[in-house]
Amino acid sequence: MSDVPAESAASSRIAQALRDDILKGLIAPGQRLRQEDIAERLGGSRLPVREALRILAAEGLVQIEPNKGARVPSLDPGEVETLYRMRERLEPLALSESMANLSSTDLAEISDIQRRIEQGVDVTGFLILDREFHMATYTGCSDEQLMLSVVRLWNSTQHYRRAFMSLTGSGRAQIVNAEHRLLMEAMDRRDPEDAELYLLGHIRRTRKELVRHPEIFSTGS
Amino acid sequence: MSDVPAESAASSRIAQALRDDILKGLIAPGQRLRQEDIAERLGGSRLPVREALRILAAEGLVQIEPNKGARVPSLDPGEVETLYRMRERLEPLALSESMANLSSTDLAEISDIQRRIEQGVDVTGFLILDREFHMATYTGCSDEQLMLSVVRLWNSTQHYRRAFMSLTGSGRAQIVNAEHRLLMEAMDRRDPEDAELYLLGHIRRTRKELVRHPEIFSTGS
DNA sequence: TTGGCATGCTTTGGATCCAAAAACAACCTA
DNA sequence: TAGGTTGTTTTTGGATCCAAAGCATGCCAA
Repeated sequence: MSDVPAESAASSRIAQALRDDILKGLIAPGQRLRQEDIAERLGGSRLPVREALRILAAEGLVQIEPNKGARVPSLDPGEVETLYRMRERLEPLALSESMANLSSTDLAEISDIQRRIEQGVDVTGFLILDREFHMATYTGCSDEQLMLSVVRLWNSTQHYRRAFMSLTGSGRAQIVNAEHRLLMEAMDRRDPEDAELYLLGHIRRTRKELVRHPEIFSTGS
Repeated sequence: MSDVPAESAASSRIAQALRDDILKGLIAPGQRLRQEDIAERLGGSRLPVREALRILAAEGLVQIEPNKGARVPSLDPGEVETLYRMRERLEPLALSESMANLSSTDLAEISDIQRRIEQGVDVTGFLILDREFHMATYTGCSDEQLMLSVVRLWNSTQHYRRAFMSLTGSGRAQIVNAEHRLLMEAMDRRDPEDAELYLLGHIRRTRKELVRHPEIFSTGS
C-alpha cells in the first residue's frame, strides 16, 4: 500500500501492519496506541514497535507525546482544509514531473484503473482504486521527497476521505469520473499544463465539498 | 534552531545536536553516521541515538539503509531543483495562511531582521538571518503539517544554500534585499496576493541561479 | 459530601547484552 | 597476477531488564 523499500525487517513489518490498520480505518483518530499491545499482537518486542511508531510519526499517521505515548491524530476541519490546499499545490507539480517519464503502457494501466472504478465499486473499493489511480499518474515522478510528501498528504487525509464517501455515498461518482477522464485525456495529449489544471480543479472541488460537510469531523472518537 | 517542542529528553537532545551539526555543515553530505560514535560523543546509549536518527530521517536530514546505517544524503542538481519547486508552491501558501494572523509587532520584528541583514554580515550570518527572516514571515501560520514541510525543505537544501553563498559571495545581496523589501511592503499593505507573488519570484530566481552553478554539487564528499 | 493529596499501578524511556548481517582482508587457486 | 572465496571484524538490529514519568484510585480532612 505504501512504498518504503525494505527497512530492518521487524520495524518495517510492524510499521506496515499499523499503517494498513490506520488507513483501513481499524484504528480511529484519537485512539491511543500502547506499545506492549502492539508488540504482543504483531510479534516482537517493544523496541521495533517504538521504531515503527517513529516511522509512522514521520508520515503523520501517529503523534508521539513524550512519556504519554502515541495516538492517531484527529484533525479539525481547518487542518484538513490546509492539507488539501497543500495537495492542490504539490500534486500538480508531481504530475508534471511525472508525465515526461510515463510510457504508453503506464497510460494504459491508468486507463484500466479508471475502467475498474467506473464498473462500480463499494466505498472501500473506491478509496483503494482512486488512490491507485492518482498514484499511477505519479509513477513517472522520480523525486523521493516530493513523492513522500504526496503520500503523507494522502495518508493524513485518508480517514476523512472515507468518512466523506461513507456519508455521501457514490452520488458524486459521475463528477469524479468526468474529472478523471479529462485528466487522462490531457495526459494522452502529453499536455502537462492542461493536466495540472484539471488535477488542481479536481482536488479543489473535493476540498470545497469536504468543508461543506463539517459533520464528518464530529463523528470520530 | 528548530521547533520540535519536547521529546523524550535524550532522543530529542541527541536529534537536536545532530541536526545543528548537519545544518551548520559540520557533517557533510555523503558522510556516514555510526551509532556508537554518536552515542559516545553525545552521551547516552545507542538506543536514543537510533531514535534520533529516525527523527532526522523523517525530516530528510539523514537516510537510513537497513543493516547499513545512516548517512547524510547528498543530492544531485535535479533533486535540489525539485525541492526548490516544492518551496515555490508551499511557501506562498504558508505565507498567505500566516499573514492574516500577523500583528504589527510581528511585522516590526521582520523588519528588524531585514535591517540586520542589510547591515552586512558574513556568509554564515546571512544564512542564519535569511532563515530567521522567512520563518518570521510564517509565524502566523498555525498549521503544523505545512510548517513541518516548509522546515523540512529548508533543512534539506541548507547545505547547498551555503555552498552557493560561499561560492558567489554576497554579490547578490542587493537583489535579495530588494526582494525582501518588496515582500515586506506587500505584507505591510496586508496584500496576501502580492506577497505570495513576490515570494514566488524570490524563490524561483534563487532556484534558477542555483541550477546555473552545478559546480556546487561536485565539491561535496 | 467534596476537595486535595498521597500511594500504587500502568506505561513509556533508557541501558546492557546477544544475534545477525555486511564490510573488510587475507588467502588460495587458476 | 588477478579474481574469487572464506574467515574475521565491525556495525547494526532485536530482546530483556531496570528506572522514571503519568494516571487513577482511594483515603483523609475540612
